[in-house]
Amino acid sequence: MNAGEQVDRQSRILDAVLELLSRHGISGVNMRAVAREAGVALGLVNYYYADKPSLIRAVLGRIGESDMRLVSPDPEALPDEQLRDALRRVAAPEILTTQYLSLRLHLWALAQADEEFAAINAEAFDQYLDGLAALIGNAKPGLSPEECKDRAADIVVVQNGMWLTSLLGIDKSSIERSIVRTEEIAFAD
Amino acid sequence: MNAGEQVDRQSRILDAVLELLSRHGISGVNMRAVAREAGVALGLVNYYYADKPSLIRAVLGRIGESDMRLVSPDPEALPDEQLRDALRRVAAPEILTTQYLSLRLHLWALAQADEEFAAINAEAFDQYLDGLAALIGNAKPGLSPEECKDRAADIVVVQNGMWLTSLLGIDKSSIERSIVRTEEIAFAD
DNA sequence: TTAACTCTTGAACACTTGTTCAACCTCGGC
DNA sequence: GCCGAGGTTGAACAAGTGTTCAAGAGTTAA
Repeated sequence: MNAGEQVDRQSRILDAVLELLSRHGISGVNMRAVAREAGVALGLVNYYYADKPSLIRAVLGRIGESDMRLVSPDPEALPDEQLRDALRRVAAPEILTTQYLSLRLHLWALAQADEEFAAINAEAFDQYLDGLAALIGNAKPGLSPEECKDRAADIVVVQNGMWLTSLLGIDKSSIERSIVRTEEIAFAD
Repeated sequence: MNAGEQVDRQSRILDAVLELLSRHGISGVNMRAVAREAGVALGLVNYYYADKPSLIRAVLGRIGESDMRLVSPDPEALPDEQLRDALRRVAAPEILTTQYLSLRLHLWALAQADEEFAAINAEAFDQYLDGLAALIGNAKPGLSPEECKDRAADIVVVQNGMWLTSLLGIDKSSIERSIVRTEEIAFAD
């Protein structure tokens, strides 16, 4: 076997799901297509993931982890910079790709259609909100925890709007103005 | 036939699609489920709509019409009030229902997964943007058309965020603050 | 070499899906 | 009555779906 290129197939199967999900939505994610995209036999998908829900669950877990990295503080930076970085990170080029945003959208839709996935999604969202509120608290020590949470919620509204809107193809300048808006909310006196 | 209740079945089929789409996403929209939900035989769906894409196309058309009503001016009101009404309308209780928002989300996802539906969606979006920019132009005659379009785009970012976020179950107060934010953008000097 | 183990394959199964179609209603005009 | 046209039905078909499983390949240890 070409052991160098051939990373472990279990994780390539998850990659394949991500790719298919972002390109064709959940209807495009079927076991055969996943196997084909991962370059693997049909049976292997069911070998690693007992059934389709388990497969989706595993994908959701992987996404949740990468989301939390968006609001994880860089210990080297000052609180002010940590917050500003986090706010800019959600609009970074590697995030604002069609591939990533499309994936986000299909995940939201999936969560809306299925209770179990909705619960997983809601928990990840809460953690993200807490992470953002904590960054605000550090950067503006004078604010009460409630005020931090409120601001985090307001920021998330705009961020979600940015993600969705840039997917719908609005010009970049409105995205840039929206980032400034999130900073105004965060740093307001 | 119970002619009183029994509105024409063609439109009940579209209702059924809307209901299924908002509840279970596009994977939940299959001809048999549509027929069942509409209280109609399987064959009738294909009688009115040649195939599944035609059915979805018809649904998209119906949604586009109702969207335009959101930014259609009330001729009785002053320009100021027309704009304010339109901005409040997108957060009205009948809009911020799970059923409507969920439908929106699944439509976006659908557009993202299918080129033809994406085109239909993009055109409807452009018309909405133009409608909003026109309302802003009437309310603030001093603004250039470009500035109106920019403000409309910024407002739509926040509105999309509100829709998405209220679907994810954030508290109502952040929605209320976001409405105020759209008004600030619109009426800024 | 043998044995035991995990990994990998694709044929086969039962079920769902979109679409077709012959048959059947229903009702207005003759 | 009869006709014809539009509306309505559900069985039937082909293709696609998730899942199972017997068989094989590859690797390690004895």
